[in-house]
Parts: sequence; C-alpha cells; structure tokens
Amino acid sequence: MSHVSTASAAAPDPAAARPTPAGGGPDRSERAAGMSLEELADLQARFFRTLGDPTRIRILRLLSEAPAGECGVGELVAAINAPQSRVSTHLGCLRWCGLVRTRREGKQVFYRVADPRVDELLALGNVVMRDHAAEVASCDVIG
Amino acid sequence: MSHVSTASAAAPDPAAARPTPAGGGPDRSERAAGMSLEELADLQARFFRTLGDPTRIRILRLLSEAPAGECGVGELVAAINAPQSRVSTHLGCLRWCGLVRTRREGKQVFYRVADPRVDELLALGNVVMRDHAAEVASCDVIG
DNA sequence: CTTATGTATCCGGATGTCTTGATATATAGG
DNA sequence: CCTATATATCAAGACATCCGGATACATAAG
Repeated sequence: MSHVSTASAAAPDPAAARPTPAGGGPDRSERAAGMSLEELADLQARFFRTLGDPTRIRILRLLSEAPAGECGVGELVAAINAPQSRVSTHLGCLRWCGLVRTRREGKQVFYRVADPRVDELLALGNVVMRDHAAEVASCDVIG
Repeated sequence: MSHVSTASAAAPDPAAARPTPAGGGPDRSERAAGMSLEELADLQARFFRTLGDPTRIRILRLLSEAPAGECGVGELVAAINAPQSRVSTHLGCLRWCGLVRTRREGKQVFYRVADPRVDELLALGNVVMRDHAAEVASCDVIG
C-alpha cells in the first residue's frame, strides 16, 4: 500500500508501533521545527488525506462510537463488510500515522482512537461538510 | 481535472458559483437527510480530500492570512510560485466545493474563505498533525 | 510439531488525481 | 474591431492510491 505518499524516511518497526510521544507526560514542542511553508503544506495535506478515505473514516467512526472505546479487527471487518485485507491495510495506515493505537490480547488485536482531537476533527469536518454536501458531492465536474 | 470524484450530478454554472445557501439567513438542517452510513462516509472522506492537496492548503492559508481576508488570483500565483493553470484549477475546486467565495473587480477576481469553520478545521488539523508529523511523513512505507 | 484462527502483507490491476502547456473566455482600452 | 491582461478550461501523461485474492506471520491449543 502507499496512501499518503511523497515523503521519504525509513520504516520503523510497524508492529511495535511508535513511542506515542504523548501519553500525558512532558515532552514535545520541538517537533517539526525547521520546515518551509511548502513542506508544512505538504504535511498538512498528507495528514488530511489520511482522513480522505471512506474506509478509514468508517473505521474511526466505529472506534469512537464503540462502547469500550475500542474494537477488535474482526468486529470492524464485520461492521464494514469489506475484505479483511482492506480493513487491515487501512488500520495499518491509521496506526502508522499515529491516529489509532493497538492492544493485543491473545490472537486478537484491539484498536482505539489515539487522540481525542481526532474525533473533534471528524466532528467539525462533518458539520462543515454537511453545509456543502451537494457541492462536494459533485466536485469532480470541475475539470 | 477531477479531484474528489465518484459522485454524479450535473454541472451548475461554474462562474456564477453556487447560491451559497448560508449568508446568515435561516435555512438548512434538512440537508443530506436520507444517507446510509456508507454514503455519509464517502462524503466525509471526499470532503477531507478537498483539504488533502498541498496547493489547496497553501491557497487556503494565504487567503485566511491575507490582510483584507482576500487575495487576487495573481497574488496567489506569485506567492505559491506555481503555474497559473494549477492555481486556477485548485481555486476552481475550492470554489466548487463551497470553501471559498469570489468577487470580481474589473479584470481581476478576488477569493476569500467562505466559512470561518474552514479555518478552524485547518488550525485543528495543524495542531494534531504536528504531534504526529514524523509518522505521517513516513506513512507510505506501510505497504 | 501440527492444526486452527486472527491479522498483516504482497501482488497485480483498475482508477483517481495532479501537473503542465496550450488554448479559450472575459474585461478594459485604443 | 484589435490588442493586452487576467482567469479559466482542455488534453495527455505521470503518478498515487485503492482494491481483492493469495499468502505469510503470529498466537493458541492439541
């Protein structure tokens, strides 16, 4: 797969997930220090593209609405009604980008939204989108 | 062009722009009434994809930071340092989707962000993205 | 070790989306 | 009408991203 592309960098251990810098503790702020406006825009765009896939949106929604705040992969696959490989791939993308976190329990893996602001983002996007639904839906006609 | 695709619908007059339903007056809420969760997710994703292009991000940022809250196309082209056709195309996309509005003055056309919540969205996205910059930047390695 | 289940990854193949240069349209002026 | 400037649109090519099926990996149990 390759969503959200164009950048470089090597591949950290995908399974061990990232350090998840936050966690409530002190640390951050020196992040992404020297970046040109252009690079910044690239990253922002890339970030929004992470939210630009229907399957990923559905996953995030399911996770945030889940009773326990988390879901097993199986549940997600069933709820979304899509091939397991697809769900897994998108879960991988979301995890990679730090939007969700995982917990393993035996053979199963549970996912949860990693940052509450992600939900805010989705909610806000939802509201704004609703007021432009018709336009957005027909945007492809432009060109 | 074709950004944010997949939907149908015919092409309204691109120049005359949309009615811009809001405007401060009463009206809305019955929008996008009967939609399956799936269709909803498609639209949300499509909406976020509108924000998923670096050029469009740069345009929106320039517009919201502009002293008068608006910019002429020429200014944008100069600031972004990209071929005029590219800027124009993305402006068209943003206008089509209802995120920006236009005003004509002689030969020039001025653009402004149509909805303050769009700025909120960008700001929020920015903050969240910053905490995951490294991960997001290298996401393409996943697959 | 072998089997069974759950999850992740690889591999084409099909689209979607961005980009650029050329060209069309619009407005102002001579 | 003809010219010049400002924008918008078209056409074709280059990538990026998504998809589904097959397969590899991980964990648990016999």
